[in-house]
Amino acid sequence: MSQSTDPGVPVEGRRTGRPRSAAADRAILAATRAALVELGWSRLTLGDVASRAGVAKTTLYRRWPGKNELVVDALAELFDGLALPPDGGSLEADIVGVVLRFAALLERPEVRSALMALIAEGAYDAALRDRIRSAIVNRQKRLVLEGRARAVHRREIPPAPEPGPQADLIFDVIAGTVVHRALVSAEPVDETWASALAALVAAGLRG
Amino acid sequence: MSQSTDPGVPVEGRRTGRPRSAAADRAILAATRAALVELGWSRLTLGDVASRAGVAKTTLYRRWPGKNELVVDALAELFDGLALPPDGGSLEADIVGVVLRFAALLERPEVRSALMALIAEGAYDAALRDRIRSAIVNRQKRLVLEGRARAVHRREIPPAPEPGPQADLIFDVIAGTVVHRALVSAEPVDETWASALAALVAAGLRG
Amino acid sequence: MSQSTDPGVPVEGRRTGRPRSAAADRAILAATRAALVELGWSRLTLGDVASRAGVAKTTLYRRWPGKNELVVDALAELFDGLALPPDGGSLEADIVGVVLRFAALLERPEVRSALMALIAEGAYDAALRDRIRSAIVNRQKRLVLEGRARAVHRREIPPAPEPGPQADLIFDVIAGTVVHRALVSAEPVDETWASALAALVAAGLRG
Amino acid sequence: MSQSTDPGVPVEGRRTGRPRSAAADRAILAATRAALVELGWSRLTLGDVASRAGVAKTTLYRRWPGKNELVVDALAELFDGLALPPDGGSLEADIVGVVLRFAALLERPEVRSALMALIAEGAYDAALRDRIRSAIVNRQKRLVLEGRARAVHRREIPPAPEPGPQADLIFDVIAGTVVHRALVSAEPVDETWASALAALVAAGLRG
DNA sequence: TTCTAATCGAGACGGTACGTCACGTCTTTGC
DNA sequence: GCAAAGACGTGACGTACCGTCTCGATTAGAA
Repeated sequence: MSQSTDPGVPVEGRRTGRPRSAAADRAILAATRAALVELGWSRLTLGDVASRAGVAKTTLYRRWPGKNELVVDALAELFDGLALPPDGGSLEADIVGVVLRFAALLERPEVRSALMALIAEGAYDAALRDRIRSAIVNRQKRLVLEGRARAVHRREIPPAPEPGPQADLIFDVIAGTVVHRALVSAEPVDETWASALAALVAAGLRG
Repeated sequence: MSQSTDPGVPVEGRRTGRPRSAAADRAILAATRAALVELGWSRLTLGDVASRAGVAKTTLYRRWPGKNELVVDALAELFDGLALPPDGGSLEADIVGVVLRFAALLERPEVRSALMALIAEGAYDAALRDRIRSAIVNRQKRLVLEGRARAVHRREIPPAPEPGPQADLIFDVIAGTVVHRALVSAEPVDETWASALAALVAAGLRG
Repeated sequence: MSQSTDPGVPVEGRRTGRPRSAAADRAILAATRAALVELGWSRLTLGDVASRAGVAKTTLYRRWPGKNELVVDALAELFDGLALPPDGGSLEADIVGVVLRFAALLERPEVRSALMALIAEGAYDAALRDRIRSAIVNRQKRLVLEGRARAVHRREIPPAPEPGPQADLIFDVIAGTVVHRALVSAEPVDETWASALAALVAAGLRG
Repeated sequence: MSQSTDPGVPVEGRRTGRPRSAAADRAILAATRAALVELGWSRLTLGDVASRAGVAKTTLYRRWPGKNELVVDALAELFDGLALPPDGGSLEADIVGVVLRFAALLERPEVRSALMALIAEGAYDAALRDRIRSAIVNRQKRLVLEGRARAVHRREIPPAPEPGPQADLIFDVIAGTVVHRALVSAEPVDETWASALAALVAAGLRG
């Protein structure tokens, strides 16, 4: 699980006094996701999250520095569940599997509304960018790398030094294209479309 | 042309009364971009934009319903400047040209900070999504179609019914991948990377 | 009738050009009273008055310097109608008559809400105070003086130099008491109450 | 005691949380009076009061619903200081004493500018009228009743059932007349004028 | 009759204050 | 020392009116 307590507060040195409630953490992150679903990123407020979680605002600020970091952790719990689909038997089938899994996550309303907002905030906040990368993005990239390894093992494509620039390109192609389809073009990512994309990517990898 | 007056107010039928100042429009959009560069999306306030533009806040709200729509129009003026590069002699060269031009736009600080935020807002606001599509996105789609037509004319790829699903896919791939590289992965879009992407796309189109 | 065009604009020297519409004056003052009835002083806006009168805001400002002066003139038209009641045959009866007439005016909603507001504004605006005095207050004072003259003529009270301090006192007593009853105590000014007040004032005048 | 916290918020039942600052109450009411003196009623703004008091606008709105109620409480603190003068030895002398004390209050600039405005607002707001009555007006009524009791004790006037309609009338006469003299006629309330009023009222009470 | 100049409606304009909201901090009482 | 509660200073929000201005279109009297 991604660390849900703010790493800025050292666990060391706090020995006496009432310990922090672990239940509060779970309640806060769940309340954050619920509020995202109902309100979307820009209407979400920390006061609202606190009262949904049955927690005082102070408790919330004691654990996270702000809205950005809280939402990163709330989404990270969802991405923790990402796993590579079972081997589809071919490069194309594996790509289709990854694309559909990624799209399913992207189409959850809490993710739709929050993920791009976090990346936007990251444009002016390097620490946030790192937090996003380690908690969310890299978890997806792993799928791409693993799928590629399967294809090499099946001898569909030649082996390549990893992690190398080509793996990054493939990741940008798949993730970027799905995001663009789902959030900008706002059209469904179904099996037909995923197959077309997989064909294009596989051709590129082979050719 | 970017739609800088709020389309909700029909231009037809308003004959009397003091006309809106065209200079104010220009000043407001320029001030918006300047504020984006300095402050980024989340710290940008409409009051600040108004005072930068030497304009009253009410003037601003008379023309745009809010921050989202204002920033769409401010960015749209930048995208209006996009043009297809001269014929590069091959499909790959043309793709590289488009990608580099597009990336140059995406790396301007006002775009970096605002574009993802707009897409995030669009997740819960269909009207905004349409506005983004018509003012910004579709302007680039034209480039893809034209580049494809050149390739067909050069007999590099077979002709296809247009605009069809494949053109849309190519567009999502190129635009999405470049945006993801520039704004999510936050790594440079240089000629090497652009060539790799072009190779992948061209192979997909041919294969 | 109280002058309804702003005296600050000299009538001299304006010979050519389109003359001001007299109908507009009437419509504006009537609209002002109607708005006062509906909204009361503090919610009355000049823009609303203008649109009720079917007139542009400019027309309104061309004739009155502001809300205060406009309302003075609007109320003045009501006070123009004030007349002494027929001779009641005794000092008490005449006082009762004046009190009831004054109270009837004070209880009109447009007057209730606006008269005290104007006096409050007058506390910091000497020109307004004069305008109120000449257009409204003096019209009431005349009734008191005339009633007193009748009583002297009937030999109910001794003659006195006029206008003298006693007349002013009587005026303040009657007007002030009625206003206090109607607007502060917010209780009805009926014939019973008026008779009690008249008895007190008459006793004071005689003794 | 003037009710300086909004009575709509019950003091009962609030045990936890940071308590409201009592110093803020005092600072706000003092700042309100200072702003009234400088600016008068109509130019007084709550933002200005807040910054004079060194307090946030929200603190002000947390305690009072608006300008009207705030000013009532600010004036009420002044009227709290009213006390019956020492026994003057006669009904007339006592009336003169009360009238002069009351007039001295009315001639303070903060009261001059605000009291009539409040009464005007009260014309369309029954709750405000009640607040004015209980916080300001009734405090003076006490003086009238007490002065009357003294006169009865001195056997100057016959005893009467109290509080009865006559006491209310006397109160309306004295308070209304002094207010009208001071704020509408805008002429001084000096000993001469007060004596004349006292004579009239005393004659009315005796006759 | 034509000219001319002030009027008219409409509505945009730069301002100012409004009353509300969310922020992130603080100060209480109670565990 | 943590927790809930809620007041606090701050600053932006979006709205409402203010009083002024710029339009094109009348409208009467003067030339």
